[in-house]
Amino acid sequence: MATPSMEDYLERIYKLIDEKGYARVSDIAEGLEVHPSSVTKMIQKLDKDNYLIYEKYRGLILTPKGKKMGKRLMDRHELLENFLTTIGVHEDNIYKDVEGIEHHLSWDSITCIETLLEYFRRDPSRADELMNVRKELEAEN
Amino acid sequence: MATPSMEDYLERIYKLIDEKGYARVSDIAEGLEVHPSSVTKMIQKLDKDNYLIYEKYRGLILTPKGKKMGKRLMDRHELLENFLTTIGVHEDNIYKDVEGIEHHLSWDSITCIETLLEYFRRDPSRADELMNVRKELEAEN
DNA sequence: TACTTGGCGTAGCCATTGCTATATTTCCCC
DNA sequence: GGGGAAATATAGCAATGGCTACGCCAAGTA
Ligand SMILES: [Mn+2]
Ligand SMILES: [Mn+2]
Ligand SMILES: [Mn+2]
Ligand SMILES: [Mn+2]
Repeated sequence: MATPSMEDYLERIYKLIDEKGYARVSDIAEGLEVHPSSVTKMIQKLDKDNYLIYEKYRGLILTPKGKKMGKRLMDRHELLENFLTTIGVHEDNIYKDVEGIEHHLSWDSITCIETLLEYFRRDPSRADELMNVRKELEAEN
Repeated sequence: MATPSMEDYLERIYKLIDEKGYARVSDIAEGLEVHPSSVTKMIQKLDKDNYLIYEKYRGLILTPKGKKMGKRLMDRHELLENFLTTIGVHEDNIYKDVEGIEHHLSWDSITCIETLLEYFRRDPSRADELMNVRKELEAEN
């Protein structure tokens, strides 16, 4: 089982490869706001656990296991960002909150949040009504 | 700033005192599924950080700071359980998921989830419609 | 081809939070 | 009041995941 930190690295690596074609230690470090030495250490662990194949100083590629997991993690992250956006959380808080909670939700919960999002997508007036509730609650104080 | 673990202990202690009038090491340990020695250690840290006043072998009381925080933590936990219940997450998953995510949501997000819950409470047919979306999505597979 | 330099790797440290093993205290019962 | 069990405390270890300091590699330039 992957730890939260391992998930963060895998997600980042998947995204970098997806967008730029490769994932370098320094890019991973910058994205996760950690030092390069921390990245090296974690990459070695992810290699040991067969999420990727790593060649010192040269580069890395994701194994099928790593690709599958990486994609799931990226999708999960995006779903949760959409969710928080939909219920009206301020932009500035979204990324940090998602970074934290994404590792702690069962796939059951993820599916239910997906459904909730679809519920609001199918009829945009529902989101309007939600914002009305918000305004009423704010007016009470 | 309290760590996730510190929050778990504080929440538990607050709840025990709220329900039984006192919080003993063994009760805290049982509730959090950790060993008593871990509880002793954490209580000493919470004392040092002025969340509670601890007398070895005798007992503890929450400071005003600890009470205020404890109540907020308990309320937050309950809110999140209600939220997952409302969107249809299976009972068996709720406690564990909440235990994980509760420490990683900004108060902005918490407020928005509160609003969402109020939205569903005000018109129960909304929850019915959510369940209809769920059934439709399930039928697609 | 040799030097330089930026990127990367390693070693060793620290904080956190759990554990086990063992010591100490308290409390209850005789 | 004393003995023993249950509760609690302490010591020391381990895993995780950061960090700093420093050493190494290799791509590019002179
Ligand atoms: Mn994350
Ligand atoms: Mn993420
Ligand atoms: Mn928790
Ligand atoms: Mn909780």
